[in-house]
Amino acid sequence: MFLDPVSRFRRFARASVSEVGALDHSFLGRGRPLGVARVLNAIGHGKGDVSEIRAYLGLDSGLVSRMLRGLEEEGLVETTPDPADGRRRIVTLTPAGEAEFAAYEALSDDRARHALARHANPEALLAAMDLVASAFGRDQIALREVDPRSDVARYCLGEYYAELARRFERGFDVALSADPEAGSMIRPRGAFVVAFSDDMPVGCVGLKGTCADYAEVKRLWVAPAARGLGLAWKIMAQVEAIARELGVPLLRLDTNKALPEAVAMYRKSGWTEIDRFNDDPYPDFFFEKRL
Amino acid sequence: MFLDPVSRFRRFARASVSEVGALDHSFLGRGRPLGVARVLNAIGHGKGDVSEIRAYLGLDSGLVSRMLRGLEEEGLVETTPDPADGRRRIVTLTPAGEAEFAAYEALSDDRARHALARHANPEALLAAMDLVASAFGRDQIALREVDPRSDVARYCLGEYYAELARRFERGFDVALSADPEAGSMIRPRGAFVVAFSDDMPVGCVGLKGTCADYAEVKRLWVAPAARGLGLAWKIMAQVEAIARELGVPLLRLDTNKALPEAVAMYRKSGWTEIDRFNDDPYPDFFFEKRL
DNA sequence: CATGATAACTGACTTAAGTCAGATAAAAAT
DNA sequence: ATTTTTATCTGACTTAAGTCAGTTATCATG
Repeated sequence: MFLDPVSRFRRFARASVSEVGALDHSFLGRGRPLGVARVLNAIGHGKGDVSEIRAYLGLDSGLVSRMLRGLEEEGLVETTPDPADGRRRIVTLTPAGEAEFAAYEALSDDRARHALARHANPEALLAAMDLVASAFGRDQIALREVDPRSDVARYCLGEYYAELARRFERGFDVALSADPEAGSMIRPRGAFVVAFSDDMPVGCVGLKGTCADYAEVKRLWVAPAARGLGLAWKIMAQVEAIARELGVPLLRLDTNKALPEAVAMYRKSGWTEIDRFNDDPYPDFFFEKRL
Repeated sequence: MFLDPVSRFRRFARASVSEVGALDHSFLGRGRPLGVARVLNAIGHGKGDVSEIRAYLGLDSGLVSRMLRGLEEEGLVETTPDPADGRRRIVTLTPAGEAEFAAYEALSDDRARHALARHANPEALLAAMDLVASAFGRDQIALREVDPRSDVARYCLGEYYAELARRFERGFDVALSADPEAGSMIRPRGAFVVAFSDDMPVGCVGLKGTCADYAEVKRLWVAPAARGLGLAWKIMAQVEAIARELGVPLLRLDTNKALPEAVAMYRKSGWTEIDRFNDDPYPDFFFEKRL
């Protein structure tokens, strides 16, 4: 039938192949084989030495070597031995190489802009693309600790608050809630973890240490694009590991009945429901977990 | 920034490239170069003669010829002259070729099933994929007249009714509405048009001819995945063209205030609002357009 | 029926991409 | 201090993919 899941998936694959193939083809317009263009782009995107390029593009060592010699002859890249390890070679773009890389970037950017401009609702298209990209890249999602006052952290918290405002019956106002002061979410008292999928933040959680008895898990958020991938479990496992590392004996958290997925997950992952332990106006449920 | 539209688009492109590349790679497992495998697949998907294959895959005539000779030697395909045009050659799969094609299909299907099975909400992932695929394939959307009693037509109408039920304040019950009898949406009295994107139905409209004075436009629907592509305009232009062809002097339609995009589109495309011309309980607005 | 156009084919070629077996030099392990 | 491992490079090769000029048979058209 025209609607079974496999057909729909494969329709998507076909459409993407031709779109992606068209991008490759546009790269050929700069008179350089695709393989060489890809190496140049890898360097431009910060792949700093030969083995990194090789790993990133999955190419044979000899092949990369030869392509680098070619780019050197064109005057686009320079290689110098790594001072820390004389076997390795560090590859950098010359000014001419930067210009060439910028030209390739411009091609990709134009293509993206053009495709988006044709759609009457680009935000809907981008949301769909985010979802697909997150699903494809699910195994590459990386958790990193960041400063809770950094731009990424503030972005995640903003999205989290906006989601609460949408889902809580009477909305959500950060000022009324116990806003974790940033200092309590920085080591050694606590931590703030952000999940990145290919540099895009797709989730976060805060570990707030305020007293010796316990620490609190706050601001668990998963971007709509990354839901269904088990990311919340992964983030929670990480925050528990950090808490153990910091010597926290007990974790507590509160949550709201408007977030049933979260409540269900806590119940299923070893948290036990307890009595109210704060006077925050929003939460309906309170949990703790001994480490 | 990590969130500007171009970065998001390109993140999607990167993720799709590796996913699509992995599919190509899995094809290599059957000991045949990718180009040859693609030719075999083209034949399996109904590309019946050499020029069709060539056009579909965008390949050189000599190259396709050679690959076909190879497949013939393997005993996977047979070519016979086209009885209607002796220059053309018709290519068919032998039983062994069918088996080989099925094996490739199974690889793609497995891959799709596997990717979908990993997601906790496959329907959300598929909806996103449908949206992206429709946007990429927007220029290939084809309008075809079908029998309003056919499976595709019934599918479209079902989706249309479900959408009305969601959007109308008091729901929607087909039985209460003037359900166009199929006969009035078949030539010469009327027509039923379905929009296909790569074999998936993404929109429809009915032209219902019941009297000599005018015909009615009914059941205009665009799938959520295909919204933002200007498809409604295209469908309406087509239905008007068909009406002219049938010698209809005047078109009428009714619509509901819960569908403001539709109302806005009618106003912007030459329709004039008129008084109620039927006693259907649902519509709030009535339009006509002289041809 | 002569002429030109078209579809498929063949042979001779080029380029891109990848593989593989050493060579070399530096680092790490014993 | 010697051996082993690792990172990169070179040269010699293979395969895949594509290009192009020219051939043959058939079709379409005046």
